[in-house]
Amino acid sequence: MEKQIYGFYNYSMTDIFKIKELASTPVRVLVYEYLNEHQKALSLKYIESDLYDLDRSSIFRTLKTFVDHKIVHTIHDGSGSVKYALCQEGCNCDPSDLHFHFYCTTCEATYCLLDLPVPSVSLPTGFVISQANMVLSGLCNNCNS
Amino acid sequence: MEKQIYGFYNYSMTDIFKIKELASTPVRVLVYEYLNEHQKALSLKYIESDLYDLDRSSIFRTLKTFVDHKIVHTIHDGSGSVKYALCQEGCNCDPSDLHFHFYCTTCEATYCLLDLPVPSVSLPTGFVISQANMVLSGLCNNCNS
DNA sequence: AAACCAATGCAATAAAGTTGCACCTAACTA
DNA sequence: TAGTTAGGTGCAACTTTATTGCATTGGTTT
Ligand SMILES: [Mn+2]
Ligand SMILES: [Mn+2]
Ligand SMILES: [Zn+2]
Ligand SMILES: [Zn+2]
Repeated sequence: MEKQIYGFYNYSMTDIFKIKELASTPVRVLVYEYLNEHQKALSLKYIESDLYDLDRSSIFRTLKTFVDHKIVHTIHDGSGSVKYALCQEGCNCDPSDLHFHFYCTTCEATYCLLDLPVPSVSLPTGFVISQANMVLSGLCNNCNS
Repeated sequence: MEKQIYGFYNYSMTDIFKIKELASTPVRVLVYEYLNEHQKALSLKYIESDLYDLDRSSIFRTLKTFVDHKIVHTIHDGSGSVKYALCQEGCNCDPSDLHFHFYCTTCEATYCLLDLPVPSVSLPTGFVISQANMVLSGLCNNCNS
């Protein structure tokens, strides 16, 4: 149980919290495990509806904390609500760590396209990049038939 | 006046409305000219604050109509509000027509990087792309000094 | 045990987006 | 031309999402 392998990481959840210098708390454990089970980018509303015994603001602040500690990254897919997904091992949330996402306009799922890294682009003079939000949208494989 | 060259187009605004099969109305004219003057992606709130004699919902519906008629495209830059920018001549709002954007986290301006087209990526089997929202963020040339 | 501090739940609020409806206006019809 | 119609606009209400204040809880430190 304690040594179970979690998500994208070769570490247990407990180890990850230690590495990211974050106290392990009931809400954090539940939210982390929930994200880990789904392996997709999920909205606060979606998480809240499943973890209904937790308060929305607690989940919200937990996600914010996860973002601050680079345990999850956010995706703005145009659906109207922010999606959250677990980072991969070694992710520092720099553009070079990030990847494209795919938003299905039918089932509204948002996927991390882990094997599609953000390309390094040459920006106009004076522009300095620190973040990236790459979203393709259309039909996912489940909805395309 | 009537023959003035507007924005990205080699056509007058009146011509564009005809091409896009859209009636020319007072609000549409003002919103179009406003977007055209700024050559940037702007939020509803921002437009509203300048065109203060127009109603928010009228501007909102006008922008929606412009999007439907492919006169403007939307950008979700993570700022919390949708940005709108004029399309270029010949734009059909397909991914191949679209380009990267840059959101400055300091001045909150969103730029169309017209010379950075969306690359064609190979998606997993079964995924069909229809839209793209590419946003880099950081410091713009004005704020970087 | 007392003090402390972060986490949590609850409730209120802010911010953005959206809609119903009445009125207006300009184009069309008779 | 007068009447009719359809779409555009303004106003106000409302929905959804995001965010914050504050009191309470619960574990850790002194
Ligand atoms: Mn991702
Ligand atoms: Mn653009
Ligand atoms: Zn789908
Ligand atoms: Zn700037």
